[in-house]
Amino acid sequence: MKRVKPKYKAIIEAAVKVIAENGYHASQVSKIAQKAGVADGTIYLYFKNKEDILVSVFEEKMGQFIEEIGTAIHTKENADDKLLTLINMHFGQLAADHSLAIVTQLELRQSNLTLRKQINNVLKPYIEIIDQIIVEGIEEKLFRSDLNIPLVRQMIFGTLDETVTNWVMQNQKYNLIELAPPVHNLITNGITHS
Amino acid sequence: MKRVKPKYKAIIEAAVKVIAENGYHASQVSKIAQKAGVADGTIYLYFKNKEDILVSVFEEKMGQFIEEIGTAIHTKENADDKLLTLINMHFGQLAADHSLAIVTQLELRQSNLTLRKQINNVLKPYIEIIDQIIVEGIEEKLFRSDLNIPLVRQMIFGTLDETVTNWVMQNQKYNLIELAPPVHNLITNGITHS
Amino acid sequence: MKRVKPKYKAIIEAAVKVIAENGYHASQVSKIAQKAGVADGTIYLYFKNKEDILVSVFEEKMGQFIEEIGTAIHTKENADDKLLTLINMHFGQLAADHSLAIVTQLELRQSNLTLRKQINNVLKPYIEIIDQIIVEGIEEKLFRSDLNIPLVRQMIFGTLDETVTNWVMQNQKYNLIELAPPVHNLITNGITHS
Amino acid sequence: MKRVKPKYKAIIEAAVKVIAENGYHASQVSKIAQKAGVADGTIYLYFKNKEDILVSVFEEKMGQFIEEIGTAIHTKENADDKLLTLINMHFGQLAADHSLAIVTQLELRQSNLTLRKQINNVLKPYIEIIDQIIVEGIEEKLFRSDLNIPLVRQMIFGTLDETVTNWVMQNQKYNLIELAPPVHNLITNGITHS
DNA sequence: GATGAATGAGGTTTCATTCAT
DNA sequence: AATGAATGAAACCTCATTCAT
Repeated sequence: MKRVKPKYKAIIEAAVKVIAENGYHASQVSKIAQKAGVADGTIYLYFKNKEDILVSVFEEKMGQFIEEIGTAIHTKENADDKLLTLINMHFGQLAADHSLAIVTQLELRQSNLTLRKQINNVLKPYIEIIDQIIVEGIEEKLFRSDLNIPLVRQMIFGTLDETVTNWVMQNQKYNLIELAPPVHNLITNGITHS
Repeated sequence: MKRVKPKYKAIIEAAVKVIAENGYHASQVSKIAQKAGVADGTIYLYFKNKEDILVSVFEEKMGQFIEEIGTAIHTKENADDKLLTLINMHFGQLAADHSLAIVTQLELRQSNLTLRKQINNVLKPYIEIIDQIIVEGIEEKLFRSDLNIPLVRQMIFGTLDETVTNWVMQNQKYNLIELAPPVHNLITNGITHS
Repeated sequence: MKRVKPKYKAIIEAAVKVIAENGYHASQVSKIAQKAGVADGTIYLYFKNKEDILVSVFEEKMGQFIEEIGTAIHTKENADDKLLTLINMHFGQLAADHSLAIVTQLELRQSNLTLRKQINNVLKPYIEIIDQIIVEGIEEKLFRSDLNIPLVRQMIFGTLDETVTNWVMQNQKYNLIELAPPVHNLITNGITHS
Repeated sequence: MKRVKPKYKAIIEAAVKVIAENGYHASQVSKIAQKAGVADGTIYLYFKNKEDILVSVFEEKMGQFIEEIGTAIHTKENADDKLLTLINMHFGQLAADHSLAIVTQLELRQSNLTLRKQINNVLKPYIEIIDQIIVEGIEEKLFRSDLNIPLVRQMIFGTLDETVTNWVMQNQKYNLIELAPPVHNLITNGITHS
């Protein structure tokens, strides 16, 4: 409904840009309004308050992010392929949108706990996708049957997240996508000599 | 050295408690001063500004944290033992000090980028310890020789960090230390059926 | 006349209800519009601005209030009867319409001076009625000939107003109308032992 | 305690002047601070919030106002003298401080209900003084024994208040104090021919 | 060294009013 | 006549930092 209104979209896009350019704490509502080409008050026709803008940014962007990943792995035949695809998509989408990468990896983490918990909620479907891959891998006997699923999920997510954050903090000066295969290899085979 | 002055220590300890109790954004300088039993102005005799308090908190606490880990792995004979010890120490120290765990995993991350970069600096010796273990493991032919060291380090750190953060966000309701062996196993062997 | 248009009346009635229910400062134009079942913009087809709504509320309601009093005293033979009737009507009409009592005694007084002066204008006919009764009473030799008419009028109006305001602020928990005879007695005879 | 601090007094005095000059709604905290010669933030060292300034203004000024009246009537021998003295003092003090008269009669009444109720609390001692005079007058057989005390008090207060308000709204262009004797006469003897 | 009273910049949100449809 | 989406001005309060004592 409200998602199709052009001003809603414009404000979301403006917020991402303003936060990426100015940093979380210097992103005043008036700055977002100006970038979106609307009056300050117009923001409040579409969002309850400033926090609602930020949650919505995350919902919109991560919703799409997760959906793309879900669609991509859908076509893959086995858990291992799916995992590689997920890593490729995770890195690929953030590498393709530098502003978004800065916002999700650095800026939005400066928010207070309330907001962070709402953000975690948005990530739940992603968690479920990862868990699903792990379960499937076990069923296919590709992955070990003794895996502690939440722990594996935390390893996978923690590794991807830390890898992307490092890349962003080093000003994205190397190719993130190329890291997908070695990361996948690490996760599947570990670091030990076989 | 300013470090031996009793008020310096008192302010550091007060800051940890205040942040753990009230959260990052509700931790005003005056609250820290009160908890430390000094006047607001006295803070500025020992610290350049508020950010300097927080960096110092991290330096003091993480300095000790890293030192303990360094000492512990020093006695271990091979890279694999060292890695397991590092994980045990990482989890063990944070599990032993709940306030510190909350402050490092949740609260201090709400700080701005400048502070976060300084915090990263404090972590450099930890990074080097991890890197050293990896190099050693390769030399000992325990770990694969084709490892991309920064990537492996990001996997290790990302996994540990994500695991601890999850534990804190779930109110530390399970035993973190027990997770050290399976986490170590995941890192070394990966998730694939051997 | 704009007064016969149904939406004009609807907006006036909505305003009284909204102010009585929400208080003066929480009575936004949009709330009045909603209660009246019209669009916000429609308000401005019938009223110059928000102040004009409030003045009109007072004009309509107090106009009728004053008219009723005027009619009632018209049939009375002497000034003393007229005064008692006026008090009875003053108390009676406000006791009969609780919303109106709240609005006139409490809420509309929170308005700014400009509005209050316009409201005073609306009260002029009431002032004249009171003055007329006093003059008549003097002519009839019922009232003393040395009376300072504006002062007497202020005593009468001040007494009635304060009495009603007290009754409203105590949540109208006693019978206001019963106070008419003793108030009349006080005004006519004073407090001194005769 | 805090009442002797010079800045506290300065802020109170500044608030009266600013409200009298600019009106209640145009009296921003920054304007009061400027007139008091302090920084905006200093206000909040002495007052909880803006409302607290206004309540304190009333407390300070009316506290003194009431105290002066109490002292003055203390020396009078009978209730009638006391009543005349009360009226003289009531009119006299407001006539002597035009800013205060504007603030109490016009501006402070624009405040919201919460504040108005706190203001009413401050007036309680005044109510009690009036009631005490009435009781005394009855005991001395100067006043009638059938008086409804709250009603008489409302008549007295309502009459005085309305008289002062009229005087303020007509820009204080006549002598208010001269009205004390005729007002006293009206209250004691009523308007009827004896 | 220690104090703590004083400073003052900075930003979210509301709501009366307009005007294109 | 009627709508309602859009406007944008305006102000309270917090809190890191200073400096006279």
